[in-house]
Amino acid sequence: MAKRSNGPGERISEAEHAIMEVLWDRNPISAAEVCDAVCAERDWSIPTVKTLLSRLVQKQAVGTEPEGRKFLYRPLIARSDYVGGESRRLVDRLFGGRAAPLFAQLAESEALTDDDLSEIEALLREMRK
Amino acid sequence: MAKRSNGPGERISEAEHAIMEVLWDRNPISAAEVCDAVCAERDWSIPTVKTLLSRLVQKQAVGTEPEGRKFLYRPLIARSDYVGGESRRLVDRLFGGRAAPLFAQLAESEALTDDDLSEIEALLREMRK
DNA sequence: GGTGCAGGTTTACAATCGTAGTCATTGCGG
DNA sequence: CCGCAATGACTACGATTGTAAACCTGCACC
Repeated sequence: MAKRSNGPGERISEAEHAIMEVLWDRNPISAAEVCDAVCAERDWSIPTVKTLLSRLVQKQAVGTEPEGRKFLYRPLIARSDYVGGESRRLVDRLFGGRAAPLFAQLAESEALTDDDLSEIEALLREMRK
Repeated sequence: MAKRSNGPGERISEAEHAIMEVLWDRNPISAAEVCDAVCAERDWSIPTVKTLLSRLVQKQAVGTEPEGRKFLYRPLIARSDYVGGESRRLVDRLFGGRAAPLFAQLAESEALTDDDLSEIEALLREMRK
C-alpha cells in the first residue's frame, strides 16, 4: 500500500495548510480573497497563493465552483479530519500511539496553562460519565 | 529570519527521526548497528542509513567519535527536547498553542484508551497538588 | 473596438527529502 | 605483503515543497 488512495488523498504540506485554514474560516471565496487573508502574514504573493490552491485542488483537498468567470474555492475535507489525522500521526510517531505520554510531555514543558488543565479536567469528567 | 540558527540547528525529517530513535535507544553505535535496528523495518539499505547519519551530523543532531577506523554515533539532542519541540509545533500550528483542544480532538477521535485516561487523571492530580 | 486588468494555467527553479550507487581508503585475514 | 571487505565521503536523481514568473484569455472600460 504505497499510496493512501482514500478520498481526500495525499498529504497537505505546511504552506498548503495555511491556505486550508483560511478556507475553513470562510468559504467559498476567491483566490484574491484567500490572498487578502494570508499574503500579509506569510509574506506571499498572489501567484504563490494560486499555486498552492491548484495543488490543493489536485490533491482533492479543495473544490472549486465557477462564479462568473472566476473560481470560488471551498475545502473538501473537514478541519477536524485533518487536525485529527495530524494529531494521530504525531502521537503514533513520537509516543507509540499513546496519548498519555504526549500529555506528560506538554505538562513537563509547561505548555499547559491553568485554563488548559481546567478544561481537560472537565473533559475527563464528561468522558467518564 | 530565514534560518533558525539555534544550537541544534535545522529540522529533522521523518526518515532522520527514525535514525534518531535508534540512537536514543542505544548509543554510541556504528552505522551498521543502526542499520541492524531499522533497515528491516523501513526496508532501507546501508547506504541510506549512512546518508541519513551524515545529514544528521551536518545538522548537529548527532555527534561522532572515532572507534578504531570507524565512527560511533550518538545523539546530540535529547529525545525529550525533540519530542517537546515537535509537540509544541503541532499544538501551535493546529490548536493556536492551546493544549486543551488537542486533548479534545484526541478524545473525539477515540484515540484515548482507558489507560490513557487514568494516566492523565493521575498526572492532573499530581500537577494540582 | 482596442487595451489593460483579473484570474486561471503552465512553467520554473532552488531547497529538502527519500533512497541509493560509486569511490576511495584502510585495516584485517591469509 | 596483498587483495578484500568494511566504512566513510561524494555523487545521483526523482519527488515534494516553497516561492514565484510567464503566459493566455476574456471582460470592462475608454
